[in-house]
Amino acid sequence: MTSGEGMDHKELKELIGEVRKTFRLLAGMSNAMLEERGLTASLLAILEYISDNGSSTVPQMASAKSMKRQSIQAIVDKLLAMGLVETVLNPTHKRSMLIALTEKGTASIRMIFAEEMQVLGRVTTGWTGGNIEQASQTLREFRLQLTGLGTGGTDLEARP
Amino acid sequence: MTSGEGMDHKELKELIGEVRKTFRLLAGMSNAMLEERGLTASLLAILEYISDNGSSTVPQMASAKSMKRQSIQAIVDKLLAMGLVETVLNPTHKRSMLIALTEKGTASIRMIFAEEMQVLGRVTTGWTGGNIEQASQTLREFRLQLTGLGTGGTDLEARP
DNA sequence: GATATCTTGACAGTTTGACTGTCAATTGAA
DNA sequence: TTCAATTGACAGTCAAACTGTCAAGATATC
Repeated sequence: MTSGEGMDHKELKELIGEVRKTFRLLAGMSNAMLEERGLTASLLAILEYISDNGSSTVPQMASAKSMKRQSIQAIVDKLLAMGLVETVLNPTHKRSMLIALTEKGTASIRMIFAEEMQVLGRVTTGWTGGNIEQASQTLREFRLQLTGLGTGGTDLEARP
Repeated sequence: MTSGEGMDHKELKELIGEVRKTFRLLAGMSNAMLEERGLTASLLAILEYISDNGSSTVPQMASAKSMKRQSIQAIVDKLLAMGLVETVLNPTHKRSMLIALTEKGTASIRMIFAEEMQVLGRVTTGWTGGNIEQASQTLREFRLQLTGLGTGGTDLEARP
């Protein structure tokens, strides 16, 4: 079936297929790793956001991630219960508390990054060739071409 | 690539980031398109599977997609209710019915593919080339390197 | 051919992670 | 000072996966 497919776009469709497969492979591995630590992709996404961008308010993160603040709030509540983040007084806004990493949270995310490094290390040592930079560049260009033609992704998905 | 010591995994991490972003962009666009037609990613995934592999039983598809047959059954039930698939007598098994595309289902998936083609057409005309094949090859190699180091993805995710 | 062991379909319920909607209390700006 | 917008809190919806269970029907083994 699926006859009448444009021959012109064959390469592009294959690239899309590879992106899909790679994403799922990475997501599967990451989820397996996170599960061992009692974390989920969405929890890590927020930890990572704070780690990268510093303490932030819930509405800030919701906006940055194109998600509803209620959804972020639910994630933050879990992280608070786990002791991975804490609320901090916000100097610029009296009602909207900042969410900050605790020491435990910092340690947690550091361990996860370290384990990722290990896996990447195993890949790079066993991999002789591959134009990694070029592939990144191609994907970046591809995204640029697509942007403006439609809406981007919105939710927190499995995090490779 | 330059193997050896200077190689921290920066390039690789960037590639992973690009894969993530690209996947989400594609997923977002696809979901938006599907929504207009009252479909979802998982419904399309099953339609596409049947389109690619021919009429199949629910347990067959569950096995192929590493999902529980109950989950596939739920999706198939929806597709049946929408008139996009129908049950067909299975010559090789008297109890396990085959799920086949109806004419409406075939038309539906064809329309979706056509629309995808349109988008891809807009991309390819506006794009001066880029090493699409090479990027696909790199991703394929990357997946090959990763395979065996962890578990792959299992579920039906948003379909770009 | 009789029996034992999968399969299959059909229900029922749970979980997760996003969503929408609403409300009162603050807050910051006009 | 008044007022619209923001924030936190709470309640409910929804999609898509999951688990568990059962009986009827098929397959395979003897």
